[in-house]
Amino acid sequence: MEIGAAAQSGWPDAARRWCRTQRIISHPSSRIAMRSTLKDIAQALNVSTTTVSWVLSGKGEQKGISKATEERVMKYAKELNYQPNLLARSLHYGTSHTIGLIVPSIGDLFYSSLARVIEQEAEKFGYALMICSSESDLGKENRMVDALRAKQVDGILMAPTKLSDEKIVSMLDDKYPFVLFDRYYPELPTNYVIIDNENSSQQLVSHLIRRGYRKIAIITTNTYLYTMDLRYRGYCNAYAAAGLTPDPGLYGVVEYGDHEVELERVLDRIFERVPDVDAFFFATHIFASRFFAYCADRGIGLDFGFAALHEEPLYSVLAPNFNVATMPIEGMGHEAVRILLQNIKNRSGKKKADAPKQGVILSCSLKYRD
Amino acid sequence: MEIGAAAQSGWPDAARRWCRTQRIISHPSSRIAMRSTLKDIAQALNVSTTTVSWVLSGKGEQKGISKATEERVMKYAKELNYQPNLLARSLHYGTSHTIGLIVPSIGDLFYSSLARVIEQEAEKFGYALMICSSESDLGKENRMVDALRAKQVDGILMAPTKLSDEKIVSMLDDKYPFVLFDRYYPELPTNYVIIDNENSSQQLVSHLIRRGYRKIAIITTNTYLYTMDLRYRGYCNAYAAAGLTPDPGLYGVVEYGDHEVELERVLDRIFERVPDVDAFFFATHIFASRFFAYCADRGIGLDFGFAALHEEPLYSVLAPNFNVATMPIEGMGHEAVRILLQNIKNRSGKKKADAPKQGVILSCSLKYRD
DNA sequence: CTGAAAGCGCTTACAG
DNA sequence: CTGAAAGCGCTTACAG
Repeated sequence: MEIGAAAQSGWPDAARRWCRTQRIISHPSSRIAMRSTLKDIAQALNVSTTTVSWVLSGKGEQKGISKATEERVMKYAKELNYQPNLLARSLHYGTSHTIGLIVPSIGDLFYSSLARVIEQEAEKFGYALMICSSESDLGKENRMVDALRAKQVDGILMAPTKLSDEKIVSMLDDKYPFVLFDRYYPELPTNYVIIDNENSSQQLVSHLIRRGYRKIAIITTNTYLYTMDLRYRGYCNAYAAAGLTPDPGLYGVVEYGDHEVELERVLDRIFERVPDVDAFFFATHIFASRFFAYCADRGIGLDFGFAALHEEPLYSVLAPNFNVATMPIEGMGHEAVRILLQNIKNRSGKKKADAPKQGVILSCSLKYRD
Repeated sequence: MEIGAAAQSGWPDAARRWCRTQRIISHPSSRIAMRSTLKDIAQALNVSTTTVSWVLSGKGEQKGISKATEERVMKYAKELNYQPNLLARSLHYGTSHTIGLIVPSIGDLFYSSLARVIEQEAEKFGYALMICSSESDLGKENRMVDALRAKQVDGILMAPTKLSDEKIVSMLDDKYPFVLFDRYYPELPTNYVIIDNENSSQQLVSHLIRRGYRKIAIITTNTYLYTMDLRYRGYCNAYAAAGLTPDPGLYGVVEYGDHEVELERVLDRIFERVPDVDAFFFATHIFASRFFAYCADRGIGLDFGFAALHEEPLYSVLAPNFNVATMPIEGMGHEAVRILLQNIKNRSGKKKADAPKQGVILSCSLKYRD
């Protein structure tokens, strides 16, 4: 469906303005409208680009440009609505004032909330964001790191898939500024911002135990992630601290692949092996939603104890007793950006020695609703 | 907390590799590690940058570079892990192979899902994404448009706040490629991709009426958005088609500001003015979540008819009778990218005439669960 | 008070 | 078969 000519003809003044503010230049095999450049202004005003550049960057006075020239330039630039080409500027300075963000899945509310915080934080310091979603695909993730670096972003924030450390090592080798968050490589000297996975998990599970639950299932995934391992440890610690041992049948791993189907299988097995399971601990929020759907489908009531790391909007409505360790999203975003910018600054500073790497572990805030 | 020296000392080989692949150059007041350039390779191999550039861009054969030289260059480039500086390339070609995306709120699952689709779609064509979240702030949105253009993105996709059309008009003036989605300016000749707001709304409400509901509240917001207006019209059409008139007390507008508090006030008023309200139509999904929380807080049962444009994961679990018009997220992302890229191509093509603007209206898929 | 020149890292038309 | 040169749009040290 196309808008007819009638709809387009209503903009004579827009068209008129266009003629004033644009120039038609000849370019590789084409004629396209380009925004005006320093050179255009300089030529039109019969001054040098140097002068224009100085005026427009506010160094007019300092460089001793006459008030008259300054005003002519300012006025004309405003008229043209001149905007500097930041690509050219970046090329000169060797810094793009852009940072890259790579998350496993921008469609996940956790990561998109984080992206939101990070964007606001970055904007505060004059940095733009290039966001990439790796969709938990290592190949994609690797390509994204390369693409971001080739596009000369000043640094990268990333929650890695952790399926390989090749790119991480190469960024370390290059002393390229980057900060890992949510997940990290405990054996590599990188900057990172994570949460207190083990402790939060232990607190949650201990709380369930205190409340009298004894058959607490743990639903986890991607066990090669150190993050997940820590959460499992927290679960075990809680049992150990209570002098109890969890039934092995309560351990449910949703293997990578089709989560939806896999989770069902895992839950089926748990209900079969431990029919009197009385509580669920979700090592990651993504399974809680599916769990509710699972129960609704099968007409299973929600009279269990619940706990999870992170929650999404409706959990507590569905299960008012839902205990949760809330991820410090603000804090994570804030810290990650802070550390990255600090590293970027250090890099262009005079320091010869490496800046020491920073690892930040943030606490979740626990909400006991049980 | 900082990682001790011990942790860092484990990377002698990484360090060694670093020496080979990096160069230390002097730069404005600093010494920083830079990636290698064409020039580095050329100098090291005693050939011209021209030669290196041709080899590395695969034009070696065509330009008649000797096999021997070609191999030397290839080998050395690989050794250095040479990556071209895309900023420089962009400056030359006048195209950055990057597109900008501006959404009102990247923390909203609807927009983040859309962002995900758009990113994947863009990547397919070799385009990277710069994502910006305007947080429904016009000033921010305007700054974002300027920043993206200054950074020379090849085009912009945006769901505008619609609080002003200034930037839109200026992009039109400049013949700058952009596509609006989700929201648009019916009076401006822009490209856009939206959904069939009026029809979908009408279908949903008609369905509720067919099911016997007569006092259907509509919860809406930002009524200055044409999108929202259309949804309201759909609601009215449904009533009219059934030969009925809705009680004015059923019309609830959540004014901009603190949604959470505002919604409560609006709901309170509806329940007060129309105590026998029997169904709810949410003109946007964002209110449905809050509605559930509201009812939970007050112990109000969920025995209403429900319908909404778009849904989030747990709605149908909470209210199995939740009727919904599912947004065609894949389609919107796909179409928006397609149109934008087409416009970008047209722009750099030889065409003198404007490409006609494209408006696409996609249908929602209706799920009646009642 | 102002400008010519060199440089950032690429690409490519032109010359040999 | 290969290279010197100009240009993309900026910035800035240097010269006058």
